[in-house]
Amino acid sequence: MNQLSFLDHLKTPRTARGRKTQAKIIQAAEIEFGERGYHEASITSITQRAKVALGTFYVYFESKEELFRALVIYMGKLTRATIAEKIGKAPDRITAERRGIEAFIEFTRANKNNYRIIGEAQFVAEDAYREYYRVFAEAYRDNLKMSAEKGEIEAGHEEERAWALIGMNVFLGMNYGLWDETKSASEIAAAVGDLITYGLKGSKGS
Amino acid sequence: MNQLSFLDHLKTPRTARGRKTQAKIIQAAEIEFGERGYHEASITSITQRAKVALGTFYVYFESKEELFRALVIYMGKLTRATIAEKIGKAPDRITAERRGIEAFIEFTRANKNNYRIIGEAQFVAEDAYREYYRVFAEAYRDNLKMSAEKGEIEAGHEEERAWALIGMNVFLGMNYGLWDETKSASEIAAAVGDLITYGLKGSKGS
Amino acid sequence: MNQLSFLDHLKTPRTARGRKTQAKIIQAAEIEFGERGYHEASITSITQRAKVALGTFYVYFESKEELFRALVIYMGKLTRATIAEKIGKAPDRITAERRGIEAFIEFTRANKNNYRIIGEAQFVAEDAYREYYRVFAEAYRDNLKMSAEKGEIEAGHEEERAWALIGMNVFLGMNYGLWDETKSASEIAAAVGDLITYGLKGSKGS
Amino acid sequence: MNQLSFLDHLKTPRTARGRKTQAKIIQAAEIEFGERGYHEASITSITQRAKVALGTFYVYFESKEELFRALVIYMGKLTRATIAEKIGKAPDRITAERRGIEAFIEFTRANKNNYRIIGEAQFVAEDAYREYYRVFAEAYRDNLKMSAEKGEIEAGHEEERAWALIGMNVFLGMNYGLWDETKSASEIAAAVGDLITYGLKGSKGS
DNA sequence: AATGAATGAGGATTCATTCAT
DNA sequence: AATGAATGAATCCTCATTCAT
Repeated sequence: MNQLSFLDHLKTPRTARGRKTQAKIIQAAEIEFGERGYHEASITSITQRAKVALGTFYVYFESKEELFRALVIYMGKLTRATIAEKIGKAPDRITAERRGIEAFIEFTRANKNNYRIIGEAQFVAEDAYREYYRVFAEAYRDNLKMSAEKGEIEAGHEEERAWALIGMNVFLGMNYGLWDETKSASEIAAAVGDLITYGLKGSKGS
Repeated sequence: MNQLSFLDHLKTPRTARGRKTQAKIIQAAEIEFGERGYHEASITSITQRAKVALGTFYVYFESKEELFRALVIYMGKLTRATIAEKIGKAPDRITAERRGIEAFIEFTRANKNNYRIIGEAQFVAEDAYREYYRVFAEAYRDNLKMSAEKGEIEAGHEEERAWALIGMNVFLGMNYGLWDETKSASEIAAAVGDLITYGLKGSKGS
Repeated sequence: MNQLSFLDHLKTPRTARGRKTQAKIIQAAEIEFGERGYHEASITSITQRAKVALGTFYVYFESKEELFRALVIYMGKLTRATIAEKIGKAPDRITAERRGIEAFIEFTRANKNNYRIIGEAQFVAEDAYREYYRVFAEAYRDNLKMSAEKGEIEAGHEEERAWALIGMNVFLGMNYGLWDETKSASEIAAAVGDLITYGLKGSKGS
Repeated sequence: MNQLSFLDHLKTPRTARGRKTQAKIIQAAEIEFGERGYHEASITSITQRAKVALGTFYVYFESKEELFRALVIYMGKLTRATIAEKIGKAPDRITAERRGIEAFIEFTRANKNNYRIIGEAQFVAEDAYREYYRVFAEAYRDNLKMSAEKGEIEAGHEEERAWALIGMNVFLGMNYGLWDETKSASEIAAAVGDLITYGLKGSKGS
């Protein structure tokens, strides 16, 4: 998840000084967008946070929207990477799901700006938002398939299940990551783990 | 779910003509906010859609934001009522869940403006957004508790499960209601019903 | 100083009910203009204070400005009448001046709304403002002439002296009537009485 | 009384071009506020007079009111400086008073916009208005005290006398400076000089 | 590369006044 | 006489973007 991948679609500074300036602006923008939201955020404020002149912004970015888009794409990668790393080599799918939820809630708590930026993308850069979840869902689906092949879980409807499970993660992250921090992430993961594994019927059910 | 409850916090017109005008503006606003989003929406455009003068807007609404908030509150009621009606007297929780998902996807498809308005509320009227989901989650939790008492499902962690299940519904609604309409709502509900009932392990257990 | 003279230039209601309504609006306007100033004052607010419908205003008044003008004229009369009465039959000019200052400060303290309305007239209804002070100055001048004829004071330059003395009164009223109420009106009158009578040189001067 | 002191609370342009632009706006505003009054004045009109774009106004000023306030403060300084210079090293208090009146009337005639701006400040920026006269009154009072110590005038009640004399100046300036220009400033000063020096009783006493 | 001055379209909101009932 | 709904011109202010240096 190096800086380069982040800058893919952006103007490329030719000097070290330029790269540094660009990076300062990006960091400032992440905070500004996260704290104030896309529409309240202003280029003037971003450049002030970055301690550069207003005009400098347009040396490195086409427009406010372009920067926002780049940020969304970057944060998608960051989120997936962080979750993936946390899940790591889970012994099985069930464990992976629990760790995933835990990681998601923790990540949300630690990256509230990230959460807001992704959320707003839905209305500001819809294509980037869809792409963000499309990639997520695809990876999830593939993981489910692999687990099914291993016989760890029942096979079938992997795509729908992927979307359902992503929704679970996101909403648990929203509620317990942003709004209600009284419970630990692992508590939540434990509480919901059973639902994921055995459904509402529970482990003794059937 | 009558008009009156919608107008609770708004100025109450004293004449039939006034009520009609206010209603016209509200309908126009729903379309405008839904199609263009909160920030792109303009009062001028709303009043033009409603075929009233610009100033008329401010006869009935304090501000753009007040109207938006009122719309969010109204839509919360509308959504819950619609889903609840659709679920109706489901014989058991499992059936209720399936019907719920089906209803949610269909409702999203039929009310895309509604979806966008609620979604944007997260960034424009956060308190109204939280309230929207808080009420939802509370009702869901209570339903789960009742079902558990009846022995239909396993007891425990009803709050966490409620949030998880809402997330599932919302994301299935988003993906299959807005982005991918190739499958029918009942297909999706059937596909995911097993997950909800028996978890990833499936009905045959492991 | 009856109501009729106040209403001279206004629409005349035909019924007792009408007269009452008009009076209610006038009273409300006096408070509104006094507290909020001409520009902040709104017809809507005036009619709300008067507990009549917005449209009723225009049954009795041509415009916001007309009402304001009428109020200025009325208050001019009221002020002069009050001061004149207070001065009453002063034994001589010097006593009259002291009583005048005392009365002016007291009147200003008791009628702060009046003060603001007159003051703003300078910029909103300049002609009414000039007329207000023209009448004042003329009366003052005549009084000085009469006193000079009686030998109570030196003759000459009565017009200029009138304006100078009015200015004294107004500024003493402004400072000690509105801004600094720590001293009594009679204290101020006593403090300045010597200046008026004997000038800066004082009574022992030469 | 350089430009800098005027700009104390305002944004300081970093380039010569910026300073020039800001100055153009200030000059245009002085005329606009003076001719049309605070409420009738519009930013659009000010920027048109200054031949700059509308948005340029907000590069240099926070708001319409901030500029107005700055103008009031500046004009206070300007007025005091002008009067003080005119009085110069008057041989004694009595001469100083006459020269002061003359200067005040002439200044009012030559700066009608100034007069209106200060006057309206009473209702638009009351604190700035009070400060304007507070400083004036304090200086006046100190001058009277010094003169009293020198034995030129009677001692006592300097504060009240200061306010009284300011009122005289202002009203003579208003009437003979703005409304009735048939007499010269020195004529007025001469006519009223006796009143200030010896009071209504006149120089021959009674 | 960096700056900061300048732009102007755009939008929310206010409010005196009119009018039909 | 009284009402209150409807109007729309007017105005302040914001801010992404451009440009000359």
